Amino acid sequence: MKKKEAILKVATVLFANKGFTDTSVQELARLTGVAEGTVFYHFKSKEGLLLAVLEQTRDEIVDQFERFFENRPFNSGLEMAEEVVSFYLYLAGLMEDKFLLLHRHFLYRLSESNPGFRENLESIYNCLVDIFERAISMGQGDGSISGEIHTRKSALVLFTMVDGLVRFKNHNLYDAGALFNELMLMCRRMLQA
Amino acid sequence: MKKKEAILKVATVLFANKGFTDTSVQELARLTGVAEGTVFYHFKSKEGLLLAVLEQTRDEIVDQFERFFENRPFNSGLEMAEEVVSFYLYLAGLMEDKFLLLHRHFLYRLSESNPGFRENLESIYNCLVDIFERAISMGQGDGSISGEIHTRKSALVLFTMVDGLVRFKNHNLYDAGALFNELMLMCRRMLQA
DNA sequence: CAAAAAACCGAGTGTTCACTCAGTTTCGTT
DNA sequence: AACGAAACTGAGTGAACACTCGGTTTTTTG
Repeated sequence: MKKKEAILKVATVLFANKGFTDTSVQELARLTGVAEGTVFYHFKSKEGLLLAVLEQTRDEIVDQFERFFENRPFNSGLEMAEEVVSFYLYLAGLMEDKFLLLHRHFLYRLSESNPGFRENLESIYNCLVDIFERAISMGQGDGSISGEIHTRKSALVLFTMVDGLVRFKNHNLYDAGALFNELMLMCRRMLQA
Repeated sequence: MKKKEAILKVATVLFANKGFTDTSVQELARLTGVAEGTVFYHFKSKEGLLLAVLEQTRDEIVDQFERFFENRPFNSGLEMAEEVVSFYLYLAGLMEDKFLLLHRHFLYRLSESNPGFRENLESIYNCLVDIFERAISMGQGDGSISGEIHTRKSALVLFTMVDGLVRFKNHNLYDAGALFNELMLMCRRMLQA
């Protein structure tokens, strides 16, 4: 089971950085140090391998988020919202390849023909947006976040903003770090009661 | 010159929706109704064709934005900022393929080896962010937008947010239309003095 | 209208690709 | 040690690919 994990690991990097079609199984095998046939012994096809990568990505992201936010004390919903934003950016740096993968179009194209992809992507996004929503909901309860905003929709907008910044960082368009303080300020202004 | 334009048009759709590698010149020629050799008569390579598509996209987007905002009267900078956001979303719907293309990773990968791609992408983003910045700057002058925010950085954050929403729409993750009002509210709250 | 130039054509070429398969090695169990 | 199962191998295969090129048609021009 050692080689299977190694294949998954290298495949994640290659799929995220080169794309699906531009990653050849031959190159993947060479970089992993296994024979080409080994890849097809463990995964039924290249697409099956990508699905396995996505499943592992979902497990890891969902796990990280749930562990970070369960049984955690926050002084207010607004503070929690800020920590969620912060943690999302932190995680996107820590798991750069996996977040890059999630921003690649081929996953969403494959979603249309292979429900496995759709299910995993939905799992991830639901988990993330739910946590944003929980923070806003809590803040509206304790009065730290304005009641004039729509809970779910503003969670989506907030998520969109943070995720957009991650995309710009991944595309080397501009430095996300330099925008961190401004982003936090904007979040606070958006949500504050 | 009729066929050259036809090739560019079809190539835009294919590159945006299928990606660079997954678009074959054979298929492109068939859909355009020309011979494969004709594509290479007009463009020196597949990559050259993509660059031509990007150049046309830049011309069109920059032109649209500049024409929309030159000599236009706004009651306040805040109102202008709202109109910029609105117009960006409108244009992203009108030129769906071109905005989808701009969100595809292969452009940014090619940017690293071919400066032509980098230059065109920078032109587009500079043009867009500049207009956001102009609105904020104006608002800070007339008092409709808070002076506590950093002009350029908040323009980037604002752009990131709107562009992120377009990405979610293009990936069929959730309906951007349903979030429009919430997005505008959030923008106002972010910027308001 | 004739000659030159530009546009267009599609069969041909060499390469790369995902995937198969018949055979070999490694591992777990008794 | 013996044996069956699981893991692994890499040469082989047919399909698809970007691009070329010698030749044909269409357009421009003097």
